[in-house]
Amino acid sequence: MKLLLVEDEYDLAASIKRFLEQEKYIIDAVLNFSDAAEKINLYEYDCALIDIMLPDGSGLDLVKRIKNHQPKCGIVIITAKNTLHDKLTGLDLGADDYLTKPFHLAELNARVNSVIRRRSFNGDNEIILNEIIIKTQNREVIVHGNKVELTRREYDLLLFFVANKERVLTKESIVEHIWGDDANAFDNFDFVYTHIKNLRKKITNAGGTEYIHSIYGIGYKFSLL
Amino acid sequence: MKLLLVEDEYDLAASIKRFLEQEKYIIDAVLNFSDAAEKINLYEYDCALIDIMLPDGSGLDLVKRIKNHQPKCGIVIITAKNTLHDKLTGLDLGADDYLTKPFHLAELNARVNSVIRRRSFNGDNEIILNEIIIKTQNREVIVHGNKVELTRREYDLLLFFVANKERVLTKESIVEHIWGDDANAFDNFDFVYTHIKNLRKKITNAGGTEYIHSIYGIGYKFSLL
DNA sequence: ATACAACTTCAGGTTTTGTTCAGAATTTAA
DNA sequence: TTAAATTCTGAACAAAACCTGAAGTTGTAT
Repeated sequence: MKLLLVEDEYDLAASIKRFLEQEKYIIDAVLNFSDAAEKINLYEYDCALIDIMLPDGSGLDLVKRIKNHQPKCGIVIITAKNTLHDKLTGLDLGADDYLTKPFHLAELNARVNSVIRRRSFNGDNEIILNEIIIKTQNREVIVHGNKVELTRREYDLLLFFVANKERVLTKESIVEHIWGDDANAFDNFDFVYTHIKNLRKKITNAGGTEYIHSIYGIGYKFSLL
Repeated sequence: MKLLLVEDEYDLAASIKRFLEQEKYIIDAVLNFSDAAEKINLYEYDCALIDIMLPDGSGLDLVKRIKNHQPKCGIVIITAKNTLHDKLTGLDLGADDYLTKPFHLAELNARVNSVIRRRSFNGDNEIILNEIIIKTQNREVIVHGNKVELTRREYDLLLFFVANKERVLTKESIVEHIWGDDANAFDNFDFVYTHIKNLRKKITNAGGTEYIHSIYGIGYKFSLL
């Protein structure tokens, strides 16, 4: 799961980033409006955490922009002001939740979790694709009635595939989304082979057919057809 | 897809080149203004990555030159300065995006992808030519309703032909564009015959007519007429 | 501190694609 | 019409990409 954090207080941003990374989220953190706008153009996020008061613009405009560009992306507003007006404006624009400073990191985490749970895959927390059922609220995957135990990487892989089904994904874009900035640390992406292999095996062992197709020289495609 | 990289820091240039080559791009890398100007005169690029501060001139002049000579070429500016002024000047001159050092290679890659996506084929991700449909987002080619499985080289060939339809392309320019600098390693370009042959066969087998015309002594022309 | 699970690396084997090559077919020019 | 140049073709070989199981590392929970 990939999040965008827009927060101009550097120390706060850093500690949020650290905390949520511990919670296994991939975080892109930016300190201002323009960098945030750029990120929104370039990447897809599962949820955005946005401070309303930014040095070079209003977070509310970012909310609008995200709603337009990435309807699937959840939004949590962070604000120092406690006025009813601001909250309502934010929620009117399509934010899913809000949080007033100061807050506990654990609380932020809980909000993010619940927003993602509510939002992902149009509010459904159960994705059904042929014989595969994914219960996103507890990361449970059931194939042909058999529960499949997936590791974090395998589950993330499956979810990324499902979110982009019928589309060809390059190894690079997969790594980009699941491993985030850490991707640069690897000198090759061969390890993806292993995760793909393990995920495939678990699905077929549970009675599923082969959904993950290799596209030689390019990447993979998750297809139900 | 062929890119021009103009960056005077040798190590940075080398690592950018390595990374983008992994991403299946063909890169011509030069370290200064004059070499860049030469390349621009000689070859066509899909996108140029230009450092503004060069030892022997300003990257901004390169931007102008590219805009004049190769309107189809996308441009991403790289700059150490973080001033609004520089960015704006670059964008005013026709650059498509900018990036301030230091940056992550994955981010540069994302910019390049999005610039190329925006530029080529006016943002359409589906190209339709008579009975041929090319879905660029998943590299799928459909001829007469039949899906055609193309290898990487065949697909690149087709796309290059389509981007230059009704125009005569020499074998040299084809190799130049698809194989880039590696082309020098070959002692002849005969291998292109084989790829052309295979591509033709796959298209006609799927029910397409012969679009790729040989121009004896010159090269090929992809024509719908 | 230890044990266990998950992650990554690695070496090999398999499959697919890319390149070379030689001979046949075609085009051009004398 | 014939010779030279160019292009086409299929088959053989080389290279690249992918898959796999196992070994080594890291991380986590007890």
